[in-house]
Order: sequence, then C-alpha cells, then structure tokens
Amino acid sequence: MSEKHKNRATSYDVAKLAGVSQSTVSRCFQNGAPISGKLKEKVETAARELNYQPNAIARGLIMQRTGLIGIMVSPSINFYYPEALFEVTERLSALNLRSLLFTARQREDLPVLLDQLWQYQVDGVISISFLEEDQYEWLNDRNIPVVMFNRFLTNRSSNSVWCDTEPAINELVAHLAGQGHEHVAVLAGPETSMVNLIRMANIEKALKAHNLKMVNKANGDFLHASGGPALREIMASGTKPSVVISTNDMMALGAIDEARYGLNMSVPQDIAFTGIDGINAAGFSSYDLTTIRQPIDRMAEAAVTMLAERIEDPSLTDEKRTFSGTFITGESSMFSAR
Amino acid sequence: MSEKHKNRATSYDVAKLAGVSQSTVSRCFQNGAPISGKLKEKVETAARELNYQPNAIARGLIMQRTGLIGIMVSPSINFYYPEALFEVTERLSALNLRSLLFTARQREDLPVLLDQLWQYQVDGVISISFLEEDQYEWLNDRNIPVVMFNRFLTNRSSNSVWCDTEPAINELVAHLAGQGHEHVAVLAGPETSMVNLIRMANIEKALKAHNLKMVNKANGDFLHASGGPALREIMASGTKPSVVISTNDMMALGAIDEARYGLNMSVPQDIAFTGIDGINAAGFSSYDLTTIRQPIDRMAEAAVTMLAERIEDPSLTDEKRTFSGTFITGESSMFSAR
DNA sequence: CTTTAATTTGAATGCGAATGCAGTTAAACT
DNA sequence: AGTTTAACTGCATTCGCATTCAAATTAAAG
Repeated sequence: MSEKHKNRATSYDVAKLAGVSQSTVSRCFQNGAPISGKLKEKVETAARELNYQPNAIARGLIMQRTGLIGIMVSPSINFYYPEALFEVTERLSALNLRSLLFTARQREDLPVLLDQLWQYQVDGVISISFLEEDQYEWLNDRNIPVVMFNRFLTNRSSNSVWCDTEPAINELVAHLAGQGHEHVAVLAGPETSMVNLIRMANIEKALKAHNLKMVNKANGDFLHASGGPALREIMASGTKPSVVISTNDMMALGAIDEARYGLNMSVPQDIAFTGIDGINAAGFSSYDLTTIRQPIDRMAEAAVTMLAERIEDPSLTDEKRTFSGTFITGESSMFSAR
Repeated sequence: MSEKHKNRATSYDVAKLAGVSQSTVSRCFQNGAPISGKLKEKVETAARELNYQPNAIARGLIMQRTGLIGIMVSPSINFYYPEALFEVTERLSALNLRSLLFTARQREDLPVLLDQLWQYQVDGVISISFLEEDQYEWLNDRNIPVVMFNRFLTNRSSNSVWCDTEPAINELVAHLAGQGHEHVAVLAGPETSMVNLIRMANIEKALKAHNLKMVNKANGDFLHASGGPALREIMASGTKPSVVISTNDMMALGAIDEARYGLNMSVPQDIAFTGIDGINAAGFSSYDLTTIRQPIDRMAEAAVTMLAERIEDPSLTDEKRTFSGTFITGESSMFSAR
C-alpha cells in the first residue's frame, strides 16, 4: 500500500507472483472470461500486493477500443455549457467511459481538434459545441460515432439530442399576450447559429399567431456581455418595447442588468424580459427569469445512451431525439407587477 | 479525403505506399528525428492520401507517456469550477496535453476515480477538487505528478497553486470599516473545507485589526442555494449586521437574492454583502458584488507549467505558487448608497 | 475405471508506433 | 582518390494486454 514502485506492475509481474500465466491474469480482469475461483483468488491477492491495475492504454491498443469519448465544448462564458458538460461526463462515467475534453472557441479550431480526437482513438464523440456537416462526415468516414448535443444537421441525418422549444415558445408568447404586452423586441443570437435561427423562427411564428408585433430586433453573441449593448440598440430607435424576448438566457441576464443599472428601468415594470435555456442562474431571484428550461439531465442521458449504443453496434442508423422545453414563468415578465 | 476507410491506416500502410520502412514513417511524425527532406515529403504525401495520423494510444504505450492529464473537478454548481476547468484545459491544449475529465461529488468518489487515473496512465493530475493527503501520497507513490489548484496540503509539501486572499481581505475589511460598518456577520462555507477555514481565519484577523465585531455567523456549502438559508439564520438572532462577508461568491449571490426577495431588504442600503473568488456572475450589475478576484488565468497558467515541468523532470521537488487576490469594489458594499 | 465432454490454462501472436543498433549513403577533409 | 565523419535508413525488438489454439486438467457420463 505504501510501498514505492519504481516501475508499475504489469500482468507478467502479477502472473509470476501468483504462479500462473499472464493469460490467466488478463482473464481475471474481464468479466466473462473462463477462470476457476481458486486461481482468480490467487491472482487477485497478487494483484493487490503489487498494486496492479490493468493498463488501459495497452488494453485500448489491443482491443481497438479505448473507452475514451471526445467531448467538444465551447469554453465560453455561457453557463449552459458547463452544465451540459458535467451532466454528460457523469453519465459517461457510469458506463465506464471517460471524457476527453476539447475546447473550441471558433469554428476554425475544429480541424486541429478533430485530428486530436482521431489520434486518440476515441470511441465516440459528443459535441456540445458547433459542428458542421463537413466535420460530421469527417467523423463518419472514420467510423467514429457522434452525437450532437442541442444541435443537429439540416441537410442530412445526424445523431442528435435536441430540445424543441416551439411549443414552449408558443406558451411563452401566449403568456406575454395574456399579460397585455403589445410591443415586443427580440434579442437574437448570432445569425450563424442554427439554434438562434430556429428559435427566431419559432418566435416570429408565435408572435404572428398571437398578433403581437416585433417592433425591434438586435443581435448579440449569446453571452452576457452582449445583452446590454443589444438592449441599448433596441431602445435607441423605433417604438419602445414593453418586453424583450431573448433567444437565450445569458443575453437576457445581460440585458436585464443593463436595463436596471444602465437605463435605470425597473424590471418587469418598465420592461419585461424572457430567455430560453433555463440555466441555473436564470432562476436566481435577482433575475427570476421567465424562460424555457431544457431538460439537460434527460438530454445528457439520451446523448450518452445513443452514443453507447452506436459504439456497440455501428450499423445503427442516425437518430434524433427531441425533448420539449418547459415554460417557466418568473417575475421578469409579470405584467401584473406594473 | 472523402474516401471511406474500413480500417484506419497504420504507419506500415503509409510505409508501403511511400516505399520506405515503418521506422521512417515514424520519424516523420516526430520533430527532432533525423530524416531527409526527400523522404519526408514522400511520406507526407502518402500519409495525406491515407488519412494517416499516428495512433496516440500505441505511441503512449511505447513511449510511456500518454499526453493525458487527469483533471479532477467538482461537478457542483459553483461557477468557479468551470471557469478554472476551461482555463486549465486550454492551456494544457497549448502544450499538446489533453484533459481527461473526472468529476467527484464527494470525497468517497476519489478512490475509484484515482484507480481510473492510474489505469489510464495519465502523465499528471490537476486537482480542482478536494484531494487529501492520502490521495496525494497515493499519486506520489506512483510517480504521477499532481498540482492542486486553489488548494494545498497542510501537513506536507505539495505542488499547488494558491490564491492568498489575506491582504485583499484586509483591504476589504478596511473598506467596510471605512464605510462605517460596525456589525459584521460572516457567511462561512463548510467547516471541512480548508479554503473556508483559511478565509475565515483571515477574516477574523482582519476584523480584529479594524475593531469590527463579528455579530453572527452561519455556515453554508459554498453553493448559491445555501446562501439564502444561511442569511435567514444570521438575521434570526442577535444583533443585526449591516454587512455580510461571505467566504465565497456563490453564497453571497444566494444571500443577496434572499435579502432582496425573501426579506425585502435593499442591497446595500439595508444590508451590504461581500464575496470572495471573483467569479464571472459576481460582476453582473444586478449583483455588482464587492469581492476578491482570483487571477484564475494566471493560476491556470502556473498550474499547467508546474505540471509540465514535473512531467519533464520528476525529480523536481514540490512547489507552491501563491498569487494574491485583487480586491474589487462593487455596489454591493457601498455605504454611501445609504 | 474408462471414455467423452466440458472447463481451464498457457504458449504464442499481434495491436501500432518508437528506438537502439547496424548498415548505407552522402559530405567533408587530407 | 582515399579516408574520415556525418547524416540517414531499415531491421528487429519492445511497450502491456487480449485472444486464438492447442494442451492439460477436471467433471460428467457410461
């Protein structure tokens, strides 16, 4: 236990100590292998004595399976990512799979990053970051199963776990209409983001359905810091909105901060806000944001399960699992507060 | 490029195509290896054609170095962790090292987790989570260098990157005294947390130095959700404080939320708050928390550098690098706002 | 107490790349 | 040109474990 080990013990060392062959030692550390109880015990004693643990790298080489899952995630300060990351990692761990973490700031980082994944022989990939069709194909060509988290491809099938926010956005807009809001502004994310485009489309459709007018619109970058400037842009021209619908929570928080402390407005009395994602911080009372919560835990579970299935059986075809978001009302949009 | 590969190309495949030996191919993919320009080019062409990338697993086996760094982190909703995690990962990546992510909820998870690290032959470990002396020794016995992030061991030396908050806490308390605060309450973290104990000691010392009285104290668990209940506890008995010093930001945010929306108090007019850590969210205007910022970026840089050095040269002795925190004033503690 | 079947076990091989050593070629001196 | 030196290249081996195949042991059946 407290013995120093210059060189770590190998299965041969254990075999010698236990008086058996290396094959036997190897078989001791797999579940279905044929081995007698007597020898197994002897080997286990020896292994314990030598502090032996099978070398996952060597095993990976021979088995053609490393147990490594590449996780691609944006290192950005969008609180959504770490939440998803931890959920995914914990569930992978339960299946005895490890997260090899890769952070990508921009799309340009991806090629290098994919090469790394490829070099490390990952058994699969979960992308919580951007991933384009090209890259998906790239991984596909190499028989590396991929599951996209909160993303999917539009021009081809893909394994993905998606949160459909359309019904909840409808509820949200209905709620706003019910609260008597008439002039709506939209705080959108980057035009290049599929998530943003879909949410925008949902929002526009719902507004039309409820006869609400989008009086203004500005784009941010999904981060807190962009919420304030975008709000200023919205307030600078045209009809003043009574509510701002943001396409994600982070920007909504930034906008609320700016409204209160930059523009000296009361939220929701002077201006109401809503977000989408349901990140932890959105629930903090100082924001109490009306939002649409993604069931991140179930999405993570689904992503990990789908990936594991495809590692087991690579012939499985692409699958898209869609969860629906839950509309959450917070004070941030309460007209009655006026 | 778009070719399907049933079996991925090995260095032998490349060698055959390029008409050279496997050794030559191997040498092409290392920097200091002797190889003529002519052959190198031929090999590279062949490699490109076959989509060849060296197998990091096989390389890890023969080189006795995997390029994998185990990262231990709490999956908790303390925003400090993801910030540190991403900083560390990006810097590792710059050194061509990968993060193998392990999440530990409780101390009991550690033994299993360490076995995993050991199996995967990580070159080193960075712990952003709890890690006791036992575990440190365990890794030490196995010659796996460890760097502790924002932690250190008290009974023995350790590689660690630490943020000394004492001077900044002094500044903070001086600031509070200067603002005219007299009754101070402390919102402490778990008694088992070394970070908490140290900060508590610093706080008590600083209070004494400035003749301020700690009128009350309550313990939370460093998470947002515990801030509210702890604040209620503080307000329930004894002299009411005019300011609450929290030993970390997350709890301070929770306490502010509770003060405002549970106890209907104004911050900082009725009660002021301060935190420690300087997480991103503390800077959001709705909180604008007076706090002590850890230089996470420089700490991450230091941690990664220290680890890399120890991987290179295992004979290096333990080192502790201490950075000082920066006192940041926010509105949350401004007496003048009264 | 055989004979046959079932179960274990061990020897040998291979996963894919790095490297010491010996052999080869090219460059640099006399 | 002859010799020394430097720069490459390839062969063979190695890393640690899983697995095939045949040998050996044990159990079951006759």
